[in-house]
Amino acid sequence: MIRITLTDNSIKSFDKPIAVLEIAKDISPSLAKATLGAFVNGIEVDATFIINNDSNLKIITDKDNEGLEIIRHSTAHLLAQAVKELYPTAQVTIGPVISDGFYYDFSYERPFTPEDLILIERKMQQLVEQNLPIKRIEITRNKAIEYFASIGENYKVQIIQQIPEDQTISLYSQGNFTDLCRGPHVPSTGKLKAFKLTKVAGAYWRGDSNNEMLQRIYGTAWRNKDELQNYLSMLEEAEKRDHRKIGKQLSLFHLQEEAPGMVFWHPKGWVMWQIIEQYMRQEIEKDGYKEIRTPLVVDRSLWEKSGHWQNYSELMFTTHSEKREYAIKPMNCPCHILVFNQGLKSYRDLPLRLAEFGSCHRNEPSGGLHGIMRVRGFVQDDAHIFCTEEQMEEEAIKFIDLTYKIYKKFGFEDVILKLSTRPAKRVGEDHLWDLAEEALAKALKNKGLEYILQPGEGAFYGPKIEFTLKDCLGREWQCGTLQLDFNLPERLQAVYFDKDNSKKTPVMLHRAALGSFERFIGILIEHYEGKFPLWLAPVQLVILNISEKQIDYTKQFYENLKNNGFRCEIDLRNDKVGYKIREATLQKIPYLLIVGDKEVDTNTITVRKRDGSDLGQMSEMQLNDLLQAELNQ
RNA sequence: GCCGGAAUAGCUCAGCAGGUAGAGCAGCUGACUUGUAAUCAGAAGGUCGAGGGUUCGAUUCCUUUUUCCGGCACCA
Repeated sequence: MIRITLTDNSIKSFDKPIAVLEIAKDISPSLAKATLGAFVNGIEVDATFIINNDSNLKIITDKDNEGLEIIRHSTAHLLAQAVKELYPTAQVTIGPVISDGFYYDFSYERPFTPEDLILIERKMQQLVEQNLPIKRIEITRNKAIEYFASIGENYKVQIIQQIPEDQTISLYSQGNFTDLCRGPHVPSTGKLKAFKLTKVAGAYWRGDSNNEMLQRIYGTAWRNKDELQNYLSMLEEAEKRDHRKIGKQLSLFHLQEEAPGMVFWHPKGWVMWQIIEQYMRQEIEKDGYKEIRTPLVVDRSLWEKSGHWQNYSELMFTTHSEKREYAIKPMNCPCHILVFNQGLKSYRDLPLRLAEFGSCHRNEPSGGLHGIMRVRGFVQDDAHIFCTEEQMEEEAIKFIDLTYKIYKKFGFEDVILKLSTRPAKRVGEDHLWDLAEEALAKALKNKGLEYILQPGEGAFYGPKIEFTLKDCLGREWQCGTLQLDFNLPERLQAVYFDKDNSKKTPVMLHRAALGSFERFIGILIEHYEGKFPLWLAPVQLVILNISEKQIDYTKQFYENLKNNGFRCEIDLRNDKVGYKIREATLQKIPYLLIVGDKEVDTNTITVRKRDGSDLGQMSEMQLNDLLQAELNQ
């Protein structure tokens, strides 16, 4: 007798070993139909898995996240099967689930084209219609290697050779196609109803750029057609928020061939920049930072001392003059240490927080550039905190607080935190690493923040916390950073005198909240879809006359608003008001002020918001109050 | 940097089989004096990213190159 305990704690008994799917049938035919897999005693298995002993059972359907993952993983296999049928000489490699879908990497004699994608997708549909059963087989390593070697799947052979000896090797077969896989998978191809291949791209085998480049096909898969459609519509919507597109539409900035990866800021974009910079300046001053300014072009000897010349040279722009070689600074830290080193420093001077809106240039690989998010010339809201080992944690907490406050002001509540710890290649004593990693972890825990631990991902000179925001397409961009540095202060001989008059090397914290102005503004554009809050909007108000008769009144009103400190534009063009409203709305200006005879007679203006809502007529005073209230929120 | 794709008027885009280019919007000129997301008319605007080649002839085909786009790698 086998007793199966279900999730509601009810127990079903069977007199012989039984498959999950049979149990589901026993519960209800509709459940059986929806069954994609199961957890048996907490272990994820196929629907065809046969239970031999008393067990706990949780059936996975497409309602569960695991169910969706199974669908996506099985769709990746379906893709591989279709590719093998259409292009038998292609070799399969790996095909994992990713957010919203899956990909599969193939080795093939030529890249796949968008036309191939159409054919492959059609073939996938056919295989779905055939509703092929998907079967699991467990075999020995040697047999598996023998099998894949015999059909020329060399990558699979490599993969199996790296699976630990004690792990069972499982294969999944559907039709003529057999793939190495841990599973689980849907019981048959007919369960895959809503998928679409999205793009082809090159990708390195095992993610190493020294290896062969494979052909990667990306796809998305969902529970049903509606979900798929929603996802595709969401992508379309997201595209409209693209900062490159909006930046052009609102004339905030442009990029051009003559200066790849460097931004030409237009008047409106630069207004935003200045607003942000001034806000940041005000915030860091409150937090005890001292703002400084250091040179952009610095002699090679400094970069040799700092180690950048040896380790970072590919990324540095260099120049020379009168037999001397210079580098355009890729970062501000060495210069900040030079400022620290001026005059003697006492422990009483610490923590010393030196801040700079520092213009940096890095010769990033051409393929990595992306709009204003990843550029070669950028300005960091940079600062370096020189402190003692004991002060690290408190400074970390202070910075986390500051960063969250700033993000909140800009409307970001959703921040991904990552803590990266010591890599294999590193400098600094282990006890210092212990101390530093603990300081950062404690700071995060102290604030009650969730974070992703990235072991071994720290810089060679110290651990770090990264603050990551997402763009409209779900791509993650690191903005803020907090890095401890045990290396540079020592290399550049930064010292302070401690209580006992001994010379000590300070710990240095690199930190930036926005990261770079360029990236942060890019994210702001996408976050707000160009509809910036009043305090950030480059143009806050536009005042429109209806006909020539109101020109004088309109001009006067405009002057008054400007004198009151509002960023206001005036549109006196001889066009219909509907036309002017359309244009101002497309420019996403928060408030449109309309002046006709009615307003002139009553000494008012009519206020319309960019969302189309009509706030009616109001006096200049009323408008002022309304705007001030919004700015003070 | 690697794989693939793209580059045509200020902007968004046509131009699918080689015969030196089209539209809409914007801009300009004129008319209209307008009440909440596009008034009408007219003229004008491009060595089709750059270099080289094939051809009687290249925006179109080939090649080199630059930049951009999608991934990958990178992001001490």
